[in-house]
Amino acid sequence: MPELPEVETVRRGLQELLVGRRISSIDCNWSKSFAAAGNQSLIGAAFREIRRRGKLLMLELDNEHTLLIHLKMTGQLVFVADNGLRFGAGHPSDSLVDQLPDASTRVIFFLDDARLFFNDQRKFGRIQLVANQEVPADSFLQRLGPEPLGPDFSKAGFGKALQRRSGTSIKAALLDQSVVAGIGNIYADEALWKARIHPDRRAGSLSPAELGRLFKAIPEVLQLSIDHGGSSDRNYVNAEGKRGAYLDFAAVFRRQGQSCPRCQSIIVKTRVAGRGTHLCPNCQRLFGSTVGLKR
DNA sequence: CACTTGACCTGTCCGC
DNA sequence: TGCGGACAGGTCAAGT
Repeated sequence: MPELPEVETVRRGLQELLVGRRISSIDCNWSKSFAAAGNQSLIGAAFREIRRRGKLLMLELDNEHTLLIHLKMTGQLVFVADNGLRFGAGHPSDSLVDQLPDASTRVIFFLDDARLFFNDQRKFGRIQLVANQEVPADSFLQRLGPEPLGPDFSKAGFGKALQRRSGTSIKAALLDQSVVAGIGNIYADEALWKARIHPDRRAGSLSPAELGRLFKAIPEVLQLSIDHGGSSDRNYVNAEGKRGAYLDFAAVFRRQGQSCPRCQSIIVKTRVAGRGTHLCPNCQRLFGSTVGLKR
């Protein structure tokens, strides 16, 4: 489930590996993954710049078009050099590059001296070809809220966006990409734990102190994850086919039954906003004070 | 309009 | 061992 840190990790890898390389042909075995796979204007086009907005990758080509790629739940973009040359750190056996293509491969971009695999077990991911001048009008991009690691993410604007979603849970509000771009299930749980806010609190009910803690926690957990190469729960790998290590540092996600790193209470898993939700029942309370209750 | 639910998909796991 | 069903969770469309 690639979220902002995972997509950003892929972006950095592709920026190093892809820019300047040219598409020689494209294979696609699931047309819904890439409806424009047969477009002849792609042949001979080179990658110019790799950008990201929220969870959306934007691969700008030198033919006045951009590939918009959303990995959704199980999408992967993996670069494999034809000569077997390894890129980046880590042992080659950590990577799945030797096993590609596999049953989840939907699209292969053949480059002059390499291949780029788009793998997607559950087929939810999408590759779109969009003219550069149409990119700003893309409906998904239009609805995105601010980048949480960028200068446009302000406490005042965040508070206003939460008021707009005041009747729903704070967890649902964090998952709403129009409030903040790029947060998914993992980082919603981690940020709420760090800010000591129960996921089922109403989004409009936060005190100024709670709003301040959450506003600070969001970029902190995202940046920490980027520093560890993102989270690999099941499918996620970076552009070199390698897994991320952030879940080794996560406080609550997939840690039900273990001890809260802050108060040693047992972490529980519940359901909020239709999603599996992990929290510390002592640090994150719906009612009442935690004073004197820590152990 | 605000909010919730189901659809899109496949692989894995659990109970019988 | 096999089988049905629940579950995983990002986004959009449809429903309340």
